[in-house]
Amino acid sequence: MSPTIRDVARQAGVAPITVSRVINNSGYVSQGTRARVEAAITDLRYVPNTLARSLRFKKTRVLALIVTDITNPFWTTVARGVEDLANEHGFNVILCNTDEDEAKQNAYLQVLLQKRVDGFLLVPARSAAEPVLTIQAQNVPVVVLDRQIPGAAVDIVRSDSEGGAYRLIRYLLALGHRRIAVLSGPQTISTAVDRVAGYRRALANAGLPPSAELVFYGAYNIESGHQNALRALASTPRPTALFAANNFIAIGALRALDEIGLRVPEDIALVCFDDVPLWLQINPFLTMASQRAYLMGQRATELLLERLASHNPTDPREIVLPVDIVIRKSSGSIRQQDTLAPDRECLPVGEFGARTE
Amino acid sequence: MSPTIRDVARQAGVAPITVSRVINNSGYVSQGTRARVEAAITDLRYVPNTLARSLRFKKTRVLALIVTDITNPFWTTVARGVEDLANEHGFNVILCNTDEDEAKQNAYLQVLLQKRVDGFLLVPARSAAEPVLTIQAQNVPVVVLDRQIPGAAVDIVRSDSEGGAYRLIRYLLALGHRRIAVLSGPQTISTAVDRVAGYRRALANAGLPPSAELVFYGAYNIESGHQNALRALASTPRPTALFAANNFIAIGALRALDEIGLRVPEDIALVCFDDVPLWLQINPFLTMASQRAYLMGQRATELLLERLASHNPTDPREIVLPVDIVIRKSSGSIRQQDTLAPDRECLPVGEFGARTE
DNA sequence: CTGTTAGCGCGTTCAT
DNA sequence: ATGAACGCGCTAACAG
Repeated sequence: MSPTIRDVARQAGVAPITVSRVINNSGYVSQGTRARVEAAITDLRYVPNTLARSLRFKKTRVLALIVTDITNPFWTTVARGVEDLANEHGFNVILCNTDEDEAKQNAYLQVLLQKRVDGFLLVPARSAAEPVLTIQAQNVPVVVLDRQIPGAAVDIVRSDSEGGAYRLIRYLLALGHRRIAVLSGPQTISTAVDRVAGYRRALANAGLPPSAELVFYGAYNIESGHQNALRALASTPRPTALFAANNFIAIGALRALDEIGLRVPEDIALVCFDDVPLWLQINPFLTMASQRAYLMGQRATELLLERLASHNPTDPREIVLPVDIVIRKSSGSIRQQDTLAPDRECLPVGEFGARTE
Repeated sequence: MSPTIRDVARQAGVAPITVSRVINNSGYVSQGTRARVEAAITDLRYVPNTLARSLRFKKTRVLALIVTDITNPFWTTVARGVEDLANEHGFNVILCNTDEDEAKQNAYLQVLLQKRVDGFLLVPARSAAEPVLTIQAQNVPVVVLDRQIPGAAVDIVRSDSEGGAYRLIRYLLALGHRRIAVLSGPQTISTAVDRVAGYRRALANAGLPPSAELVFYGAYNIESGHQNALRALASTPRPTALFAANNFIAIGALRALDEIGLRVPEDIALVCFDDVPLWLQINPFLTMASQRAYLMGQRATELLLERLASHNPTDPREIVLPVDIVIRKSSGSIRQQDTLAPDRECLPVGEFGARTE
């Protein structure tokens, strides 16, 4: 069907290997033959067959990026970080979406292994070791993003979820809040657990009893945020602040608040984890622990490319990215709500390693 | 490195072809040998090599989907429609993002042709024929999404941009608006031109002079929406309504309005084209011409799969998807703004083929 | 039911 | 400076 290197060779009156040399700029080719070959190539609209190349080289120069939710701009931003760096190094990236569904994830894993991708960048659907082991069993390098994997020796790049949550909650406490509800993600995912841990540490540090804890686990999506927000708001006394464990949960919470008729921050404070897309940063502007999504993609790709380059195995590395506390309107200020203890002083922003916008 | 079909054969004491038959369930294999082969497969952790298969078959069972902005949920929704249907039929999808950049687009085209994908689903960076011709020159089926391509014989699936814009503007006119600004996309893209055309037709039908037209071309992104909104609002007398030609432009416009201190819909009306993600549907709820993104992906994939199945070429087809007018808060109601002519009657919603939410 | 042969398109190795 | 032969991993076509 489509012309092969042989067709080009015939047309140019040379051997196939000569065409190969022209294409790859390898070995010596005289000016004359080179010109004839190039003419034949454009003439026949020849397009080299990567499949055959990869089969020979046992290298595809393709990386697989498996994320859990492609509609979440956090992940598309990560994807850009991955793709930009990978492209610079001559790699293509295949982006796959699992919807946090392990079956889907494992299906993709098989397909991609069969395609002989050179390496994996994986956001595991659950914080479990199997998918990583599956990949490693094929001697294919893999880097895990965002989530901790107990019991797997693997490179990992993630954000400081615990610390980010801790600082966010400490800020709320400084504003005087005493009833803060967490709308968290799935307990099977380390980030959800870590963010709750940070919340707990902040509460404990403030000398609050465990009874003050209001934790609602769920999923990292809008529906869950909506539902858990309603649940949290039904508890008495009503929380004076909500902590959404990711951006979609925050959006669901906003909707719930809108339904109930509670204004942010006048009636209740709302803070969240994750970067919220530009689009939503309209009204109300959210106070949040912002992750460096693009950087996460970049660093993970760096690690993977290193593994690919040097084949002598080094110890697994873990990169924990800092989280920025960004203070905006949605957290309100002290005394904005009547229910807040009026005796608290408002700590300066710098205390929380935060920037204001 | 990784075991081949030959290694499995050796381990099971059979010929390679027998292993192949077991894997593909083709031909006859006795229960006994099948069991031995399967044992060897799991034993060696054998993973078939798709590269070699594809080389033999001259078929990869991979489709390429090239979109212009992966951060726009409109396109991720389309992508889901594509992927779901493709997967059902045993195809994998490679998702590529061009950022409306022709150079990027052409680079992807080359890479994907080299990878020998079986078909293309293309959202062209510009409404130009070259990329389509490039693909067709290789005898690879291609379906164009969203945009019209003058001078190319190609299947296309798009929305009724002209009609959607027309109905949206007619609704604004019925509310009494007379100064309506369009914040459009690039003139090189048919959807931008079509939406302006619909706007013009609505104005003309209402007997308004061409001088009433306020058209601002730009890009399909937030910055452009922001900038053009500021420009539009600076014209005198100030428009009483803005029509954003896509969702990101609407978001930029919202930001501009927020900066200036204009409220929607109290001070000014805002309507837009494209579906706006769930997330943004918080406040203000936007009145819009909503496209059927998922369906667009599905239908385009259907056309492509048909081409793939039957190789006798049929005439190019064009599918124009209907656009839903969804009326919500952001358009306000008649007389809400003092500047509106108070003598217009408010046409019933049904008149516009609209639904209210 | 199972095996042998041959070739998909390309590039390395070794000649010329 | 150019070419012939071989093999990457897999399977269709044809034996047996």
